[in-house]
Amino acid sequence: MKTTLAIFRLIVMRAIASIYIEGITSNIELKTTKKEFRGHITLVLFPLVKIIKKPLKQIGKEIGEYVKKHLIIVHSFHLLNGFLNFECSEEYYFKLLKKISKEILFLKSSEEDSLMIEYSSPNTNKPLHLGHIRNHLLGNSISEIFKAFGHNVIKIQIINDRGIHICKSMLAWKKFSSGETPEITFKGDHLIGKYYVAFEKAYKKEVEDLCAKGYEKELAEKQAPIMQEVRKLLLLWEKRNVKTWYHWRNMNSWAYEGIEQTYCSLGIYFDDTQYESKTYLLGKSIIEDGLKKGVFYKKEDGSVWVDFTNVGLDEKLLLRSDGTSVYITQDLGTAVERFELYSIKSLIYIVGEEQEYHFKVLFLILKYMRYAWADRLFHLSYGLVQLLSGKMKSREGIIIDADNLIDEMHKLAQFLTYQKENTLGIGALKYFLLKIDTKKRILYHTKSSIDFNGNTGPYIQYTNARISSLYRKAFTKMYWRNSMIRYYRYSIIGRYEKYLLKYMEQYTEALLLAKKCLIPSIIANYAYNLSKTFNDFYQNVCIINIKNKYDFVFRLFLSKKCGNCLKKTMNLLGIEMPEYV
RNA sequence: GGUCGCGUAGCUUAGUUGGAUAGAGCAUUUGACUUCUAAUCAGAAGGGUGCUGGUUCGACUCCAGCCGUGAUCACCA
Repeated sequence: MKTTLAIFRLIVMRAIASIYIEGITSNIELKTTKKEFRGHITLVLFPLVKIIKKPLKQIGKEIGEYVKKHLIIVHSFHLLNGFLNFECSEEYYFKLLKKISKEILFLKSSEEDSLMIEYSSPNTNKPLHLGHIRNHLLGNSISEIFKAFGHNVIKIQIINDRGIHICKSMLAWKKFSSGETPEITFKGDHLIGKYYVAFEKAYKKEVEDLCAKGYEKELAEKQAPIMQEVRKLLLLWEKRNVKTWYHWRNMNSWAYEGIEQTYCSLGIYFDDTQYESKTYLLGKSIIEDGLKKGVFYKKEDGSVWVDFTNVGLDEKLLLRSDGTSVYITQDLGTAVERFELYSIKSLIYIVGEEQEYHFKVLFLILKYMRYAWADRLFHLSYGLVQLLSGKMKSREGIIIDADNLIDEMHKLAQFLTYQKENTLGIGALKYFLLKIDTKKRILYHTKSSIDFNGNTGPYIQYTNARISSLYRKAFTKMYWRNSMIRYYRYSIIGRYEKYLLKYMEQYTEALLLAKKCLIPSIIANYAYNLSKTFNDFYQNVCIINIKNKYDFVFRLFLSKKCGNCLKKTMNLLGIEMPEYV
């Protein structure tokens, strides 16, 4: 079924061909009429004046008349400031409502390609914070958007469970904890985070002491006893020392449990999980392959590099002189492995903007290596979440902790309502993070809490609860029966109903744009504007407290579909919509 | 210094193939709950889009140059 815009495009093309010249396609600018003007579809006439070379008013009148004559859904047209606005008939709106409920809200799932989306890379040495939440929500939402179009999406996370930072909290726990283990009141990830901070504190003190003894800062940082000790621990780990691994596994299990709980309260899950401890050695064979192909080169000390100076980038190290791998080595290996193991067509990485350069280089290397899928790799980069004081610093404990924030939102929501479920608090938090354009950074003001009024998640949730309430009440009305739905076409449609229908019609467009640009905020804004349009209608038009049964049925049916639409869009953001508020 | 983002009312922001009077929310202010959930609605006040040029019938949007701001350019991850 064609969209209204497509139908108009066709008829306008015919009009121009029949009245003026044939073959005009690119200068036909059609759009949905803005709310402040009368009409449903608008044709912008300026681009046509140039080609047709006749007065604007004449063109408008002639095209308008042709369209009105040949398109039955057009009721009238009028010309304003070079814009030709078409108004549609009542019959059209009845059909539109039917089309929305049967087609538009159910996207045709013609897309079947599989794709993988990587998001959330938690470290097992600290709890999650607000920055992670942004990552989770973006990843989850992008996944849901692709699913809505019928794609098979594999959500994957890779856990950073090894390395010097993990050893730091392990060592600090050994030294300072006297055997403390996670209790019900103190989550495992928080416990580990506490010792990570303790390590950094102790380390800082040692460095200061050494500096006081006359050491240069750089030397002091290397010589600090605790740092030397943690290096030894890392070596032990790499040699798979039994005791170290036992300790490592044990502490990681605390972290997993804690992180899992946070995921759960956010409604985040994954189809698959990778562990860096298992993938960190991948990629070395690719380096050899690249050397053979002459894409990489070896320096005298044995280190391997790739030279991108000819494309405006730098030289990049791929393998250390001692033969050990770096970050990008494993990423090369992981990417190749993913395309080998899963039958995916493309891969999207949801990672902060600070790694843009990394991914640029990564993708370029894979392209030079002639992997067929190299041009179907995407990095969705997003702006950092910052505090007024600057970046969050895990090692100093200056973070907005995810669990605390979720808890705070819950309390705030409970203060305002009496709901036990945390749908409103979580909804407010999720919407707060998702409504902002992906590439913009978010400044989090610790003093002002996240809003529940205006352009917020709860506003939209509230709108839906109102709609649910209408529907519940409708059944208590004497004359309401489900079979009455067919009467809706005898209603008289007012301007509020038309606004609503017009906006609902744009559902597919909003989703397509969000998918194309990988920007969930487009969906968030759509949901908000739809809510606003509905509330406008709700406050100005009686829906069920009316005598006319035709209007009653039409307005109720319209409200219901609007609720469906709201639910669908908000679910794409991972936000639940309660029936009661 | 090079590269890549961002800069729209006091604050948070929308404006995605260039198109009508730059659209919202918060805060400020006036009004609306014996009527379908007032976390709502109606209204007022508050921007001319960082600056300067250019292209165009038309620029927040494109181009150039500045200014401010952030990220990045490790044998760290």
